[in-house]
Amino acid sequence: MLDPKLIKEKPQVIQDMLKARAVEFDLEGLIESDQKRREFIIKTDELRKKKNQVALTISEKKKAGEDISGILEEMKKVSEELTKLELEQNNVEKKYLKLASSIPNLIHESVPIGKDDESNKEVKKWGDIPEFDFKIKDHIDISEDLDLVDLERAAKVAGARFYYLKNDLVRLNQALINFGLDFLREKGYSVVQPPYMINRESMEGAVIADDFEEVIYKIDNEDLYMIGTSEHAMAAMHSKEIIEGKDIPKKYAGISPCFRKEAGAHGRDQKGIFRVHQFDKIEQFIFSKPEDSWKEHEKLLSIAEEFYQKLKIPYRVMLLSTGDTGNISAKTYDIEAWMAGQNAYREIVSCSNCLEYQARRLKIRFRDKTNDDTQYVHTLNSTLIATTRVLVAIMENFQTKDGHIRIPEVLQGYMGNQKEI
RNA sequence: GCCGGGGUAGCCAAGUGGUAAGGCGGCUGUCUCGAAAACAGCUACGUGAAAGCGUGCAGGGGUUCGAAUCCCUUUCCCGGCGCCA
Repeated sequence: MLDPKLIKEKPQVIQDMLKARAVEFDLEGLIESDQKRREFIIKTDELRKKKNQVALTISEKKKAGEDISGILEEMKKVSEELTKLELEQNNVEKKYLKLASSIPNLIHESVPIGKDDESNKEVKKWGDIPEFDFKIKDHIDISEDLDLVDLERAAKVAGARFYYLKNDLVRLNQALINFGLDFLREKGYSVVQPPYMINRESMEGAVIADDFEEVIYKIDNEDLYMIGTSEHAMAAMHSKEIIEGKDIPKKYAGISPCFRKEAGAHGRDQKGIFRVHQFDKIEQFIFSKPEDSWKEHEKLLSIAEEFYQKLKIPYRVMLLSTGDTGNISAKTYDIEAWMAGQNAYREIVSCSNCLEYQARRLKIRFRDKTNDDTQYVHTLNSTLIATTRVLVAIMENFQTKDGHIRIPEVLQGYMGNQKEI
């Protein structure tokens, strides 16, 4: 949600954003309904004022023992009128809110204009693409040959896009998680394991309406939704709170499984564990002061980069174009890791600055002194590890001629100094 | 799951149908070389150029001319009982 004041005071800013994102949006209608809403507020406030005055008169007359039957009639009329007006106002307000909350976030000036990922800009490349003197396999063949993943039985038991992780791959998964948590803890993050299911109000604060149906699983007959990432639960953690300025920035390392419908992804990455309904993820989540959020955004990216440098996985950093940037984000970097089996860079990290967009929906504010005006915080998030995708990168990039997998040096200590799978 | 007690402003806390007590913390002013103390005003959200006005007593609904207060309902916290990895 954007600052409603923008609609009245700087509609051009919204207009520019809509043009950059090439989003269809009825801005005229929004401005109109905003105006109508204000008119109704003034009208109902006036009537309420009258009601309060009459109520006061009744109270005084009653105390004085005077007859109040006439004025009671008047009060009744005012009340009825007010009820009617409030109903109308409610409808206007609802219409306005629906429109207002569906405006996408502002977009940063550095984001390249474009309609899709074709216009994404490569801003950095790190590491040498590995060369092999033998015929390499993709992660599906590797994991099958080494008995590390069972996709067939998972399909039988749960369906497509599920997997049984087995043997040393389970240990590698845990090693990644433990390494990742230690890594972020050393950077000053608090480690948090959030609820894996959250209520609708919280989910709506962090997720844009369209994503709800496409991504989020709902629990039958409960007001509960399974998180698609710990970001959802982390964003809502401080909802309806006023945080003390000295406690900001708050830096959290969220660790949780992620559940995603992957609706609309039919046919893409159909095989293997690259695109699945469930995986583990460590997420960096930051509540920042507005003036620091762009600095924090770059820092988030650099921390994620450092992590993949330690693993020695080659990657490139992409700045997403306006068309590829999510509606709640003002600027997003993706890190794409080299995946030898696919001979391509594939997304493993997404790093976004959401400005005050989520905070406004979730009512997360801060202030430096008790009596200062409250301000909305800025929220930022970045993947550190989406485990299945990193496992794919490790399996494919670190495969050996004799069909094994070299374990990255930094993870060996987390696997009893094992060097190979 | 059952029984009981609770949820009032940044925090604490009074308030049994007639304009939301009080305290703490904070801000501004007076005073002062400066500060402290003392005193006064302000201290949430909306609307408005402003004065002001309105809203706000966990959320939703109802009764009433009028609800923090009475009724219904949802939710969370505390205590007890039950169940339980």
